[in-house]
Order: sequence, then structure tokens, then C-alpha cells
Amino acid sequence: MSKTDKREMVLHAALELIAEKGFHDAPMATIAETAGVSAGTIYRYFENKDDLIREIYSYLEGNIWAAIKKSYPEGRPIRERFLHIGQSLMGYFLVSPMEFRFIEQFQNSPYGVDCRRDKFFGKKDKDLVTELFEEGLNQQIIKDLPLPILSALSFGPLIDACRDHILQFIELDDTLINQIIEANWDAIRR
Amino acid sequence: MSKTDKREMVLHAALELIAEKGFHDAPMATIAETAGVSAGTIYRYFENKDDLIREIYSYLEGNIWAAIKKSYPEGRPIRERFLHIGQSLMGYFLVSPMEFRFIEQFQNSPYGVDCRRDKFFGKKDKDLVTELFEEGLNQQIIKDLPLPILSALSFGPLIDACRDHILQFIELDDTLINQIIEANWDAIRR
DNA sequence: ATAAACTGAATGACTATTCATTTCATAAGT
DNA sequence: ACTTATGAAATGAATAGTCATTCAGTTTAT
Repeated sequence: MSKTDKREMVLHAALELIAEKGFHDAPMATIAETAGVSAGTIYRYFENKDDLIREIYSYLEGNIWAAIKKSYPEGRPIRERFLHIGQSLMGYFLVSPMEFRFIEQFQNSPYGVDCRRDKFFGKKDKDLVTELFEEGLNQQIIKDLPLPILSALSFGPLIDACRDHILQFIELDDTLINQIIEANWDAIRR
Repeated sequence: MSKTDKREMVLHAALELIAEKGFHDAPMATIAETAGVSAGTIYRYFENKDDLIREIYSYLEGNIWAAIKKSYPEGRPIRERFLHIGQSLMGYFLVSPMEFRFIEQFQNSPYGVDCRRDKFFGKKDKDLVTELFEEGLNQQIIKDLPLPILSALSFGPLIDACRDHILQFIELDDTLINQIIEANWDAIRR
């Protein structure tokens, strides 16, 4: 097993265990065991558990942006781009329930608060979504509300729907997915 | 200090500490100290930490239903009742940020999953909100979507907005609150 | 031969819960 | 009115477990 292989084994083992059990019930010893590696080895690749968790999130975030950017209808109307983002996101989450559960936990924890703070107070580049909202605001196509609110109206319900589907409270199909995304659009459009 | 006083002291100390630090950084010893009581005493009033946490949630849930039912415009149009519920909820959360943070943590944890399961699979009585949605569906005033989705569209963004306000990412005022609730209505109305 | 990678037992810190003991309020007996 | 008996309430040190992280010693690759 090569060096990078071990790093990846640890990363995936941690992702899996944390998604299933939560941050506090995924001991380093168990992560090591699942990864087929000794406890000490984890610390050759990650400073500590916090660092490991943040690295997993970065990795998943990369995957998600890739999913959204794949066949992104650049230059098409705002509404069309908005629908594409919603469909990509839900599509991604529904085929990757484990990753979804990790992200959900991450967002609903002090890690997630730090993350949003960085985003809204500008430590990161403007992303595709922020650009889209700003364009929509300028063209007076979407309601004049603060960006965090527009985010909440757009993506909150979408994520809740994925969660309820994964927990088998509802069953999402393509029709329902589109109805949800259209409803989100109704919430933000003027 | 009477018997019930001590129970309440513990309940409030736990609420405060958990809201600030999270379930896992609010040790029983610290809760006891904050409540002005010894660690052992907690166990006279609560079976264990889980029980304590669930009791706190029940207590808060009672407060919230009371806030909603206060001046609930029974018999008035669906839209008006919907707006009332939204306003009551946001009003309550904004004057009780500590309680809000507890509830948010509770909902985004295995406790919350159990709770929703009970709700959607009928162990509880139908609540005001479910009744409202069902009436709206029958009258074809709101979109024909599963109840969990209608909930997500209505209350998800509202809660996210409260969170962002409490974290000082945005500043909510009456105008903005009403705009958000109207946007939620746009999402669910036909 | 050398250094880098790896191991896993040991460390130290932390926690929920228990239980032997003490305190306290109340009621009975004198 | 004063003592005593009683059991509930309260205490907090002790218990039995957790877990992240370290490091002395071992293996592996070059």
C-alpha cells in the first residue's frame, strides 16, 4: 500500500464511520482499524481529529462543486441555472447518502458555523451561487433579500428533503425533485 | 429551596450550558455546579443525561406551542393562519436565543430524528400545522406535496434565518421577518 | 546502512453514574 | 416543649469506563 493510499484509506474510513455514528462515536482507534492501519499512522497524515474532519469536508466540497459545474448552463437564463444547481445538488446527495450525512453533521456543528462565517465575511472567493444571486438581484428577477436568506430559501428545503428521503420518511422521484426545486424558485423569484 | 425548585434549577442550568457548549461539552458535574446542586442530586430528578435532555426539549416544545396558540386566528383564512404561525415562531426564537440554540442542536441530532419519526408515523396527535396543511391541500390552496416537504419549505428557511441572526450574519427586523414568511408562503401556495 | 513509515501499548485527561454517608424536615412519643 | 425516630433528599468521592494523542521500538524501502 502506497503512502497516498493510506491517507485515502483513513479519509474514507473516517467519512464512513462519522457518517454512520457521528463525530463523537467514531473513535480514532476504530477509524484506524477500519482503514487497516494503526492508530499512530493517522497522525502521519493528519495533525489531529479536527484536521481530519476538515480535510474530509474539503474533499467532499470539491466533489460537489465538480458535480454542479458539470454541464453547468453558463450564459443561460438565471432560472435555468438555478434549476440546474438544485438538480445537481439533489442528484449528488441521493446517490451518496453517506457523504450527505457527513456534510449534514458538519454543517450543524461548530465546524459549520466557522465555515459559514468565512463564506459570508469574504475569506473565500465568491462562488457560482453567490454570483447567480447577485446577477438575479441586479436584474430584479429575484427578491431583494440578503444573500444568507436567499440561500436558506433555496437550499435549506432541498437538504431537508434529501434527509427525509434518506431516512425513508418520504420517497423522492424525479417529478417530486423538480417540484421541490420549482417551489424554491417560487420562494426567491419576484 | 423546595423539591421542584431544584428540578427547575437543574433543568435551566442544563439548558443554558448545552445551548452554549453543546451536548458533549456540558458535563453533569458542571450542570450540577451551575445549578447549585451536587452531581448526585440530578439523578433524583432525572434518570440519566438522555432523560434530562429530552425533558428540556419537551418543556421548550410546550412553550413554543403556547406562543403559537396565543392569539391564533382560528377560523381565519389559511394564509393568515400560516403567517401567524411563522411570526409567532420567529418572534419566540428571537427573544429566546438560548432556547433556540438548544432546539437546533436537539433537532440536528439522533434525538431529533426519533422525534420526526414519531411525528410522521403518527405516534403523536396531529398538530395545528399538520391540520393547516391538510386543509390547504383539500381546498387546493397550497401545492400538492408531501407534508414533510411542505414543512421543510415553510419552516426550514425560517429557522436558518433565526440562526443567521443569532450568529449576527444578518440583522432581522420586522420588515425582513415578514418578507421571509411571505417568501415561504410563495413557496407552498399554488 | 539509513531514513522514513509504521506500530500499538501506554499516558493522561475526561465523564456519566453510583452509593456509603450525612443532613434535614417532619411527626411521634414523653 | 423537648427529645427522638424516620425516611426522604442531598452529597461528593470513588468507580469504571471513555478517548485522542504520543513515543519507544520495529519494519520497510531505497
